[in-house]
Amino acid sequence: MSNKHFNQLSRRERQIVDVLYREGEATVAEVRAAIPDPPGYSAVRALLGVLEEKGHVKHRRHGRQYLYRPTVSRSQARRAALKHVVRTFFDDSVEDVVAALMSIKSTQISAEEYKRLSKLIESERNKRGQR
Amino acid sequence: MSNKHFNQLSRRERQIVDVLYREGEATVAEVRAAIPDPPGYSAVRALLGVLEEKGHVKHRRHGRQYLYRPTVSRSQARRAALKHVVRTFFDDSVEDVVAALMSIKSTQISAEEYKRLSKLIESERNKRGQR
DNA sequence: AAGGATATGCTAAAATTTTAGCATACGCAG
DNA sequence: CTGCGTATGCTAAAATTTTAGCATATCCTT
Repeated sequence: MSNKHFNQLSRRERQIVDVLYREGEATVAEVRAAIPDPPGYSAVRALLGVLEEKGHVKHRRHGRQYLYRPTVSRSQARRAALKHVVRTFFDDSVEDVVAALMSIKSTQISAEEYKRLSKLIESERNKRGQR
Repeated sequence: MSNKHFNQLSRRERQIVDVLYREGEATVAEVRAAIPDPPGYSAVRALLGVLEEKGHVKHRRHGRQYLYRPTVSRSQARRAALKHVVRTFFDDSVEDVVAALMSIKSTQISAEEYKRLSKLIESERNKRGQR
């Protein structure tokens, strides 16, 4: 990801790449429907073309449509994105992130999920205990 | 934050705003030192000027220097940023985020911190239990 | 004092991004 | 079949972003 770093993306490029990560892959029309204050169809197409030239996305033909997807895997991109947010806004504090997550998502977390979260922390802690 | 949404920021604008959130506030020279592949001093200055015109940052004089800071509070910005990452890359799954955090930071989390994380989850769960 | 480093005020040009539109093709409904 | 909607191929212009540089001022070191 040396030359595919997300801080290299321009405004529209970033909006588009975000949509592609969220959806997995998308047609021009789908991308257009998902970006804020969208330009015309051909503008979105041209932007996807530019992103492809730069190597950030690639397309495959699906019927008569092109389906675009990011070239960097989602798992890689998410790590990078999360790291960046933790560093920029949370002083690298895991606790602060988790606290913010709880705050943001508090009405949506089920009892089951809390249980799973506890288990996850516990198992990571044990992993560490073994080191 | 209606018109101060981060997906409105251009490439350099975003790089600069990120630095300001990371550092809290900064001079032109500090911003310049912190952004990737920096242009000259006057270019950075001009960008900060543009960001100020757009209302994303403001400055105060500190001796003969200007100190710039973001207009949107860090706590607000971090919530928005985290929400965006969770949605874009983690399908809104808190668990997946926490798992990724653990994975990214595993060698840096102390036993104490694991304890505090557990407590945090537990206390959030109890809060929810009361509802 | 002089010179160099570092700061702002101001302007404009270079570079990049964003946008639209024409031509053509294909699919579908009436 | 026709017409409309939707798709790509291709091009270029409009809009925005990015960059530099001149003039002036201030601070610090020699």
